[in-house]
Amino acid sequence: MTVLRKRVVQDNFDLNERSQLVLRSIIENYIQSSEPIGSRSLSKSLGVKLSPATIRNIMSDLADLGFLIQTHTSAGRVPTDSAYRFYVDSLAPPASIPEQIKQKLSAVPNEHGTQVEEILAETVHLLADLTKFACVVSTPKAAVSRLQRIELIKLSEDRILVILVTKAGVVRDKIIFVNESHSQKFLNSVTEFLNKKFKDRSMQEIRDEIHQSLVNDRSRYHELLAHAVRIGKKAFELNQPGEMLIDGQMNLLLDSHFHELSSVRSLIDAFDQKSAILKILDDSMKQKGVHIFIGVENDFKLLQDCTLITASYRNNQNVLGSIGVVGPTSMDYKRIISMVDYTAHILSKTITEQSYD
Amino acid sequence: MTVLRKRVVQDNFDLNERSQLVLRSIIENYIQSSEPIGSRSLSKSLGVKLSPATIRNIMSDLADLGFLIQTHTSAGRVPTDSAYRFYVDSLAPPASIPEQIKQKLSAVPNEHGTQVEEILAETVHLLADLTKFACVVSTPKAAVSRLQRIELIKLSEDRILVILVTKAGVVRDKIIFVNESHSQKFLNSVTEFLNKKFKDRSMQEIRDEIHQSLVNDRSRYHELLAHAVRIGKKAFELNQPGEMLIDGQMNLLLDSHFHELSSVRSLIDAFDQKSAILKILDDSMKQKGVHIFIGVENDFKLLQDCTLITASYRNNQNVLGSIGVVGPTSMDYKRIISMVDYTAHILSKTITEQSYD
DNA sequence: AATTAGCACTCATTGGGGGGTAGTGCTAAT
DNA sequence: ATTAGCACTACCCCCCAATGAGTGCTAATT
Repeated sequence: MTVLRKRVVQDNFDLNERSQLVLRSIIENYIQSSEPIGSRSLSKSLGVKLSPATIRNIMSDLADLGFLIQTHTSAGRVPTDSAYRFYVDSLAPPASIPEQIKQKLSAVPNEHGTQVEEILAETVHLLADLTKFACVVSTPKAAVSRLQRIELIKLSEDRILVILVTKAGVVRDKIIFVNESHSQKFLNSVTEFLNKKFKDRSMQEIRDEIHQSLVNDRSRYHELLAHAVRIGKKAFELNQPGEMLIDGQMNLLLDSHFHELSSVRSLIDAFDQKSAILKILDDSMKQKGVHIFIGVENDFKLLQDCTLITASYRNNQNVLGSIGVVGPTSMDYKRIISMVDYTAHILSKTITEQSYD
Repeated sequence: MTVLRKRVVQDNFDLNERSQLVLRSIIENYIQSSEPIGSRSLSKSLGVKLSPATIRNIMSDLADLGFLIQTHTSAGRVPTDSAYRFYVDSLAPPASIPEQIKQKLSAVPNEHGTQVEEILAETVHLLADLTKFACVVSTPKAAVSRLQRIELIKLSEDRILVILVTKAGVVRDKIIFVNESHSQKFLNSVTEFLNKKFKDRSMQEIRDEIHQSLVNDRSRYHELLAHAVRIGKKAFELNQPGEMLIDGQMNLLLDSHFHELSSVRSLIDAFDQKSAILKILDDSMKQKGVHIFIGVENDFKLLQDCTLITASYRNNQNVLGSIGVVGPTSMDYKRIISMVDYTAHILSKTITEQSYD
């Protein structure tokens, strides 16, 4: 499992073993309790024997380094975003997923013939349920997916049903409208032509090539091919901007960190702007592994009180999309990271089984 | 616009003009302010000149009739579910929808070729946005929809892609697995057979007939037809239990009526049980017009703090599904009712344009 | 007979004050 | 280097009293 660091922690500090222990302990306690951690209570819960006073000194240093803040003068300390970052990068022990959870995640429908969208919906629902946070997943990008099969079906004089089957097993249908009526027989020959010419090519390539054909080779094609290319152009036009499924938004409301109405409101707004989240998911597809965006590390302002953890899923050939979890910055990182990672793997496996590659 | 009354109000009471005025005024004030209405403030806001004392007497009577309750002894009065029912049945003036809203609702995508699911998604999103409540819509029931076209496409040795196009313009695709490999040519003749035999028939009929064929006529069919029937059986098997789209759940959180965590939680649970809501939508498809379920009138316990308003949408031939709004019992009934009604009409119109009937 | 004014009463809400508590920082002793 | 001790801080909780919006009832008024 590769965990990318989005933002490198400043290097000009020196945390000895003990400070690290204290920091880790504060973070883990805080993740559990959601309440500021004081020196006294920490002294008790800490394995090592250290007096509250000593811990206070250490805490003071950690505060100076920007890892802890106080909500007010006489309150305990709370980890900052940098603290979580350091924790994730250096302190968090790798988590193993309980067998029970693994089983549940593996129970994603994988009978033969399950549609990709269904698999995604089930997966994101399951992950939301297990993490108790909000989960998102982007559907396979049409542009990168490669053609397995195209089919043209005459529905009426001016309507043609286009079926696109991609290598990843995604079936897309849309209806195109044409000016002149074509016989099904003619459409069959167009189908054959398009399949022969474009099978295994990516949608983007296909579109580009058709575009070129229309621009350059207008004269070279005879009548039938001209029709075919024109229909093909419409058929391969990308009408879907890319989609995203969300599940478990409501889970966040039950989380103790989002009890203030203001933060809930910004979350609501965040999920309304699907395109912004989709962009993050798309970006994180570009690099392998688990991506973690903690609080202010999110470029998307409305998510700056949250942590977003994503991982891409793929089939044999291509990275297809990303799945992610949105939760409070004080989430149980090791648990959630490993779950996102594991889910992405299972999802990749399931989808690969559906693929034609 | 037909507005059905789910539960008839008791008839053994006698509300004179003035009592009705007071009740209506209380309800409308409460809908606006979400705060208990007292006799003094009502006396001021009421058009007619009545002293607080008089109003108190009237209020007391209304309370006896079960139309008003107090949250505590010295608080103002709040309308009961029965009051809303009476209001909806007798007091609410018919509302006209502002031209602006009409325009927005009419802006639902209706370009040629838009898929039904997309139309539904856009519509429910728009309605949620305009009402500021949660909205649901059920997708066209597969069982009632009638076949326009079926197509079988060989994807691999054991996979056949089945495309079903219904009269309502809904395209469903699924992949079926077969034991023996069939040539595309063979599939084409099966396609032709199935289309000829079953076009314009409802899915339910088709399934029944195929079932009969398998049971009774086994011997009569020659080899090809036997295959065709077997493939047809799989193709027409209903794998989708019926679906529902939800939008704007989060709107409810911002509503002043759901500020207590407990009621939010029950709403969350309610929306998790899609099947229960879907059942209500399905039931209300059976009768024309707008259906209103106020508070306890909902059989579904988790919705008993809410009002659900539904209306069915249809194409020329069939009632296809229902669209609904879930909000607090103290919603602006005349506004919401007319919006749901109008939306259902627009939706019907849009979908009819996509249909083949 | 219907309406209203007056009055006693109720009860949620608000704001202030005090004790308790969990925390800090600093200093001096170990 | 660690710890004990101590002064200090600020939240939280509880109590209390004042406030105010509301009611129900009764007697006076129209």
